Amino acid sequence: MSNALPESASVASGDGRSLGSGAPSFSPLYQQIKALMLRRLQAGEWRPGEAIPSEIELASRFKVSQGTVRKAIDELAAENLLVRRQGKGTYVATHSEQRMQYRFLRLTPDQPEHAGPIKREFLDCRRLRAPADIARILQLKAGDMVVEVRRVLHFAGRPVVLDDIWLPGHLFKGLSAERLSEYKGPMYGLFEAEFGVRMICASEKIRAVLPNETEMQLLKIPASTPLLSVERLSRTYDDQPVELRRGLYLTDAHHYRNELN
Amino acid sequence: MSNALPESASVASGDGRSLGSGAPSFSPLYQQIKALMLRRLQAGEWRPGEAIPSEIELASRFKVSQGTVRKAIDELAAENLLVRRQGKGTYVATHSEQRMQYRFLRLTPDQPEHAGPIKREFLDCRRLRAPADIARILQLKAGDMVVEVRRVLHFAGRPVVLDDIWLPGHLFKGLSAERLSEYKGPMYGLFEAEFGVRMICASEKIRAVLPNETEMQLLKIPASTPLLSVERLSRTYDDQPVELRRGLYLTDAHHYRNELN
DNA sequence: GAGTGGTCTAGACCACACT
DNA sequence: GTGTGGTCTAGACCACTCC
Repeated sequence: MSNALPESASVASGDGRSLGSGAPSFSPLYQQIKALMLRRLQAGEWRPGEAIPSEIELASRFKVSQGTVRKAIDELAAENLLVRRQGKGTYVATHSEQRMQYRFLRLTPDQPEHAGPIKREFLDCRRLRAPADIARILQLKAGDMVVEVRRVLHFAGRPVVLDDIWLPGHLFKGLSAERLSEYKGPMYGLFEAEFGVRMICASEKIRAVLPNETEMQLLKIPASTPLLSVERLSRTYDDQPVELRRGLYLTDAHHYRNELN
Repeated sequence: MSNALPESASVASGDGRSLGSGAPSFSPLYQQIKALMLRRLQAGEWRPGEAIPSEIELASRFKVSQGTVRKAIDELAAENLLVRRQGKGTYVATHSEQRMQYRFLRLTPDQPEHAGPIKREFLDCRRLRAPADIARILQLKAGDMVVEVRRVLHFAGRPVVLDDIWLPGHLFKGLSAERLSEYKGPMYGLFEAEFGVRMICASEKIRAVLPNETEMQLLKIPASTPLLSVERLSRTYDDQPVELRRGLYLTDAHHYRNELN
C-alpha cells in the first residue's frame, strides 16, 4: 500500500503505535483525504454552489482508489458540506438553496397551509466593543469589535420573531443595514457569498420567558405573553464560533419543530 | 449477478423499467437486505441488547457479498437501530444504555455541574377511551382504549417537568403505576423490554405557555411563570405512532438543548 | 456516446476484543 | 490465535444527465 499523500502526512499506521497516553495511533486514509478536502473548502478553493472535481479525478490526484475518495465524500455529504447529484457531479453546499432554508429556521406555522413569504425588517446594525459575556461566548478578546444586528421577522404581515445578532467584527467588515436589506435570500447566504463565512452547525438553548418593555412594543404583544427564547451559537469549520443570536419567538400561531432521530 | 434473495423479492433491475408514472423502477440490493434485517428487528427475532449474526454470516445467508451487508448495516447503524462494536460484533440498540438516555430528554441544567440524578414520580396511570384529538394523532379509531400517564420529574429535589402521556391501549396491556414506579431505568427501556415496543424516532412541537391552576400546584410555581410546552409524537418501525406526550418544562434553571447540523 | 455518481463483488490486510 | 468489524484496492457494471 502506498500511503505517500502528495500534500500531507501519511498514515500513522500500526508501526508507530502506543505513542503517548491515549493518543490516537491510527488514522484511516479516507479521513486524511477528508481532511485535505475540508482544507480546500475552508480556504475557498472550492466555492459554494460549484462542482468539485470528479471522484476519479480526485482519486488520481490523491493517489488512492475511487472507493477511498467516495468514503471521504460520503462523510462530507452526511455533514451537509457537499451535495451529490447522480450523473452530474458533487457540489459544494450553499445556504442559497431552498433545501437549506429551513435547516436553521425551525419556527413553523401551526397550520402549514398558512405558510407564506417571510418579511425581514432590520432595525439596527452597529459596530461596538463586545460586552464581556458576548466576547466570552464568541471566544473574542475583551474589547474586540463586534457587529450587532437587530431585526424582526414578519409572518403573514405580523411580527413573530425578534432577533439580536452578534458577529465578530474582523470577519464582517463593511456589513451594514443597507447590505442586509438589499440582499435577496437568506442571511447565511449573504455571509457565505460576501464575507466567505460559512455556518456549518449550531447549538441552541431554548427557554420560556416573558418580554420586557421594548420587546413588547416590537412584537406588539401584551406583557403577559410567554415567548420562546432561543440562544444560538453558530460555528464554521473547525468548530470556530462566528455568530451568537438571541431570538424571541411568538408561539401563539407557530411552533418550534424538532425531530429526534 | 445472482439476485435471488432466498427470502424476498429480487432486484427490480433495469429490465422492467419505467413501469407506471414515477414509480421507483430500481431498488439496490443493499436496500433489500436492509429491509429484510428491519423485518427481523421488528418481529423481535433480534432483541435489544443482543448481537446479530456477523457480517460474513449474513452475507452467506443472503447470498451477497460482505460489502453489501456492510452497507445495509451502515444505514441501520446511522438510524440508531444497530450499534457496531469493533472486534465484538453488531448489536441491536436499546434504550437501557447511558448512550441513549439523553437522546430524547433534551432538558439540561444551565450549569452542567449541577446535574444530578432525576427522580420520577408517577401521579396517575389509567385506562380510558381516547379523546377525539388524542385518537386522531395516535391514528386510533374513536373509542379505542388508551393508557394515560401523568408524572413529574424532579431535578435536585425540585419539580421541573410535568408530563402527560398517552399510549395505545392494545400495545400496553398490564401497564400500571406500580410497574412504572418499580422499573429501574428509562421508561422507553421498560416499553421495549416488557411490551416489545421500541421508540425509533419522534417529532416535537415546542411553544411557550403559562400554567393553569393544576400545573401551578404540581410544579410549585406562581401563575406568571412561563413554561416550555413540548408535544412529542413518538414512532416505532414503519413510522407507526405509539406515544403522544405533552410536557411542561420549567426553564428557570434548565434549558432545552438542540444541535443544528 | 461520454462522463459522473451509485452498486456490487472478491480479496487482502489491519485494528480490536476475547480467550 | 481466532473471530469480529474496519480499511483499501481494482474492476465490472448500472443509472442518470447532458450533448
